Amino acid sequence: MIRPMARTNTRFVEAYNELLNLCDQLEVGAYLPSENALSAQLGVSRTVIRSALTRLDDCSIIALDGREKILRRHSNVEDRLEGPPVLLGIEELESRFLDWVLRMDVPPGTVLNVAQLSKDFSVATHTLQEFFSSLSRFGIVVRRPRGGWVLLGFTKNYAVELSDFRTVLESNSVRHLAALPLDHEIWARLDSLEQEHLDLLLRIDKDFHDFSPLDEKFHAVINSVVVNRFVKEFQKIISLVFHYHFQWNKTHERERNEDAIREHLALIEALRSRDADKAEAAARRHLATSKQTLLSSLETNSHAT
Amino acid sequence: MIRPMARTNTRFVEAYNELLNLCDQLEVGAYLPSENALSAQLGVSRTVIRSALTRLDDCSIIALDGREKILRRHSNVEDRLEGPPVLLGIEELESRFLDWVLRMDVPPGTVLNVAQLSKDFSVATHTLQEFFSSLSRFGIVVRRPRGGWVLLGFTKNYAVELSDFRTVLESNSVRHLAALPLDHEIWARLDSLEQEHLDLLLRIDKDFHDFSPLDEKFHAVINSVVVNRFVKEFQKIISLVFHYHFQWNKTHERERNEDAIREHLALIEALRSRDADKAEAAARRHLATSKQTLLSSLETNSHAT
DNA sequence: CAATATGTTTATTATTATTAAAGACAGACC
DNA sequence: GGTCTGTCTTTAATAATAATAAACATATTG
Repeated sequence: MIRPMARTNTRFVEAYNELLNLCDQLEVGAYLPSENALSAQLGVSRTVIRSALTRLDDCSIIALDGREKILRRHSNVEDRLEGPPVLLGIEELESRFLDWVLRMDVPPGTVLNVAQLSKDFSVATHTLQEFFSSLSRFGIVVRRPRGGWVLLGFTKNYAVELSDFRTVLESNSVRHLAALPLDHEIWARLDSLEQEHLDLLLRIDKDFHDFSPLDEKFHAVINSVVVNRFVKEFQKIISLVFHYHFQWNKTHERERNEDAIREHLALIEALRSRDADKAEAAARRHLATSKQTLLSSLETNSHAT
Repeated sequence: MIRPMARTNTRFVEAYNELLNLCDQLEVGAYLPSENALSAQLGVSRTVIRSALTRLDDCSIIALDGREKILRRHSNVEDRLEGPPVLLGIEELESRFLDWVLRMDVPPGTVLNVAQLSKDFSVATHTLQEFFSSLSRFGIVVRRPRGGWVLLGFTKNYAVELSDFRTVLESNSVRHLAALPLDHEIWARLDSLEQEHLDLLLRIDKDFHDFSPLDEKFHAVINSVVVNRFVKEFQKIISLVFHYHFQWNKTHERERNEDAIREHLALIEALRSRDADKAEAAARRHLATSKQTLLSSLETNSHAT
């Protein structure tokens, strides 16, 4: 008789199985630690421990009487409990959802069916609702007047505005970076990045696919000099959108990547000069190229409006 | 016998009352329009119309038989239905919540009790959850590992990073603005803004309170030249935080506001020169002052860490 | 009697179940 | 053929519920 469970009892199941492990390490007849000790050890509340102990008693694994908890027998395979299917959290959902939108070319204007999607992504419906609510801050989805959600991005306009915004943020990072003292650790990191770029350039004909992760790393390093939670939050979305598209835009991929590498190298060079204007100019050149690539990748996938 | 209602039947109640109005305008014995026509007219689904018609029939207001809907009598006061209490939507919640945090000086680290707060703000619990989820994008709240939410901002660090971010965005706007052609409508708007500033300066001794809305308007106009959804989204938060604090920081308010007006005027002047560097410098000077004011207003309210 | 244990109660959240509403489809009617 | 109604399916908003955490009270032990 399985009753519907409002909240999943994952914590109970895990704690129970963990307690079995603990019991198996003791001799039959031994005393178990106090409830407080157990709850601290397993990192769950005393309530969970007490439920688990009660069940251990019911299954005659321990003899529970007040504060006496005497081990009566070791566990066997059947004593183990099976938990409910694990649902994904909101963090994993983010990349899976954006990946779905971009990979499947879900057109702007699509009505997002929460009931259906929650099954597809194996998350609770309300997790999706909360997720959409947070995505709406980036204008990727909007709430419909009387319930439901509509996918807005990624249109051409969205790409343009995202690119522009990225340019504003990254120009700022570059200017900051150029002003850092020579003994700052960033310079060593740039040296090693430069080497990685040069290495890849030598084997670009066959390894041009390796550029995407390097690009991500490069921009992450540049932006790391600005410690700002808003910049960081946006970087996540920017990174996802750009790299997803670059990954699937196969036209002239080798040339594009080679050009980008040379732009990266030019930017590193400009940064070393520690001339903010020169560095910013180099950054803007590269970001403009990036923007064009993003736009062309949207156009080949045709539904951009 | 009132049964619990999962979803509120506000739409039904409103449609029903609206139908009563409609009936009262007809003569007894007249035919009502088709269900489709009624649903189009009232802007609700046919399902709602049908429920309402059925009830009208039950109350002997109409005689419903297939597509015949004959009016039998006019309505009286008792026929009117009373809807369930109206809950606020997520849009109204935003300013109310931020206002509560800032006005009550809710300290960073406070655990946000969804059950309690949903009563206080008269919204559904899940509305609050979705709202917090969207706020988490701005780092104002964070989700706790196993459920619940914690208020993070507004710490001193938050203020610093928000100010810096604002400076980045607004410097960009200012550079854009300085590059606009002379026949662009923005110049006329700046002229009128300048006049408003000059006017206020004359009566600053008694009307220094009028500066806050003018400040908001000023920055909104400056930023309006950049058409970018991300910039717009942030402007909302920035505007709320800054203006709320300025409103409550009473130390040297007259001097602060007078200084700010002069900085605004200097910025307008610099913009008119259409020299991007000069304009940006003026903007940064003003934003730096603004940042200091925000920080000092946090310090006087003491719990900033 | 102080410290620590368990027993009991309360509060809060995550998730399910339920209802209102929207929309689709098919047959009836003019 | 077009419009109308009857029926059914799908979806999202909300209330109800089980799991958990945490607070409080009482008992036990050294």
